[in-house]
Amino acid sequence: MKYGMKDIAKKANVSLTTVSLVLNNKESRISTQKKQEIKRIAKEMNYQPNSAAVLLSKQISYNIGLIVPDITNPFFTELTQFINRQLRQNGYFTLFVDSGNSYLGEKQAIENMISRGVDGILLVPSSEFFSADQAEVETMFKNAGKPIILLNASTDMDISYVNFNNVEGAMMATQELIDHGHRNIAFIKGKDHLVNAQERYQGYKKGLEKNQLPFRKALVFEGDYSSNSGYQLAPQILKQSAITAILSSNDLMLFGLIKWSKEQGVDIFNRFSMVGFDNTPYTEIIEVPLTTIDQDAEKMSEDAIKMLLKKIKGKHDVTEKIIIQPRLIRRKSVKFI
Amino acid sequence: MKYGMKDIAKKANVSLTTVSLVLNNKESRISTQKKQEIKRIAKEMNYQPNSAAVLLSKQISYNIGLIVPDITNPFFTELTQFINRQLRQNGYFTLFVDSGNSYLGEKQAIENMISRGVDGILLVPSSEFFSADQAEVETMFKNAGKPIILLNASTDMDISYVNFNNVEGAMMATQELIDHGHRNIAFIKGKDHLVNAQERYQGYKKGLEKNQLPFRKALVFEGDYSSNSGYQLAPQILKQSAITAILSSNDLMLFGLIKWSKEQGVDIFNRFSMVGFDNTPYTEIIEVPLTTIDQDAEKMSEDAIKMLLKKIKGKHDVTEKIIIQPRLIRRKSVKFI
DNA sequence: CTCGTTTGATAAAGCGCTTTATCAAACGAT
DNA sequence: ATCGTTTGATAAAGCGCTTTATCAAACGAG
Repeated sequence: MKYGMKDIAKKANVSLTTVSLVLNNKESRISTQKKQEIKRIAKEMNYQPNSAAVLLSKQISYNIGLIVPDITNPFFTELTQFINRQLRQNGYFTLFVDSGNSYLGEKQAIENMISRGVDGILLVPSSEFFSADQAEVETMFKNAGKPIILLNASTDMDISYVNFNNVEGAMMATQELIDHGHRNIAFIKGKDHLVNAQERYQGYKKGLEKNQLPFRKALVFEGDYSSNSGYQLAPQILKQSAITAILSSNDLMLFGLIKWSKEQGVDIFNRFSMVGFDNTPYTEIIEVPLTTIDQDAEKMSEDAIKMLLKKIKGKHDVTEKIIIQPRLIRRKSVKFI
Repeated sequence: MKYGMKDIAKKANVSLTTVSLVLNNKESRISTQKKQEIKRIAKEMNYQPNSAAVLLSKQISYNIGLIVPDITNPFFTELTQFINRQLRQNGYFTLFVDSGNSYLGEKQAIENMISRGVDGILLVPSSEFFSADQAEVETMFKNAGKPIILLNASTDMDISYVNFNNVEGAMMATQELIDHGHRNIAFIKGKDHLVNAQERYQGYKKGLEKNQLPFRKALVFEGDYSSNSGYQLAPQILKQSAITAILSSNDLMLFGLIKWSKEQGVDIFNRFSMVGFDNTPYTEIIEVPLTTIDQDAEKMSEDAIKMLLKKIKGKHDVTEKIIIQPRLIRRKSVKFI
């Protein structure tokens, strides 16, 4: 029922070695006849190599670990799908972990994955990741002994990553709002330890500055990227009557805001122009489709995988840093004032 | 940097065997002193067992395969998150594959996972799964040699599963619409090979029947559970002016319908009462929150995991079938006629 | 005809861990 | 003092595959 190389060898009247050599296309010095015979038998028996044994002797598992903070966040969902698909196209399998947005979860996941023999790890770091002790993180990465690269994050540490140009994205969004006559633009930021959140915040400020508009602390609100945090923030934002537009660090928080408004019966789309971040699916189906900054998840996963496989295969061990340019998707949520 | 048992043995001046025995809490006949010493050293060296070696000798990997048709479908996303979390709480890891909603993808995933030594597989079958040759499926499951159970699907085959009571769910939804005075209720069904789709269709019919309402073929439309198929169906549905309510086999197709209406400028919420299926997140944030049938993904994953682990651990090899009761979530999309 | 070389195939060691059978020493009972 | 037991620890085989060193036979050149 479950056949191994030994069974094939027996059936073909050759040695174990020969079978292994043939199935791995390793030695040319075996008669073509036997080669074909062996391959035929292997197919016939539906032979599947025992990966544990292969891993043990070759130290290659063709497994890649993927860690995301929260699979439920549509941006990560999409990213996961791309990564899974592209990895499979390259002959790799995905060992998946949702870290629950915690550094502990990430740490355990990494250790576990390494012990399970993954060939490399793609890590989409949680917001806690960057508040962890930097030295500890670096030793953890070194000790892993396998390449680990960061997605959707930047760092000064000696670690490769691919990230979006967040300040550029936030600037574009801010500009769009300003171009429509808005002057009192609220900003919903994420937590500071998330570098991406900082960068978007910075982009917002830069956007104002570029247009000689004053930056006012009172117009910035802090959430944690969850829909729920947007929900919590809603009353405070609504209270400030000067605000005519909102730029949010991601779509999700805007969703929370919309939900709250719906419950309270306030017509939020009429009151504010809004732009989000991430081009989440569903931003198309809400009451008025959301203008948003698109982060090309497919490109990110392509670049990241290419980078990782290069590290795995070659001894190409320089640390690389790739920045992807975001783009503005204009829909209906931005109006002239 | 990367230590193995041999290193521990050397440092503790004992044999490899002793170390293994101690770290697995296998033999009581070793002095407590040495036990503590060995454990201390192991911790100190941050010893992580090489899973490939463990798997090879114990034939247990603590890996569970999870296959879903499309991680992008919010119901599966949520399910995946629960499964991942609960599996980890039980000391297991998730080998994840998005089958791309194809039988081929599922088949390859299963073979691959088995060859990678998973202890069992949780399969959320694609719509193609049930149109595959039944005998082939059954041999594939037998040959796997590891327990495989189905989620979110039922079957007459000799395979364990946990599913929702779809006919009940659809009946409840239909009743809700009827109770609000609707008589011309459109139904958006899924493809017939998906048993769940059939069951929901059946529930819709039963609901009508129970209220002595005529069933009319002209009011049923067929999609494929994707948001896009709802989008495609929209014009046909809108054309039939008699329709006052829509029951959809899932939320997603309703989303597609809503998107189309938005683009065409038709006020769909005013025109129809609607109820969906799945209680997807985001059904709360659309223009008018959707009344929907909730499928408890958390309970499903709990039951499935419990079932699977039982099979893995004990030789508990009867096939079990669990049906979970759905419930109606009343929101704003159903009005009196 | 002999010897170096090529061709075809295999034996054996190793990957890191588990587990069983075995061994040595200490102990207790007669 | 002797022998069966218990206690503490280890040697060795095995898991399924890869890979290197080795071997035997056939071949070709001088």
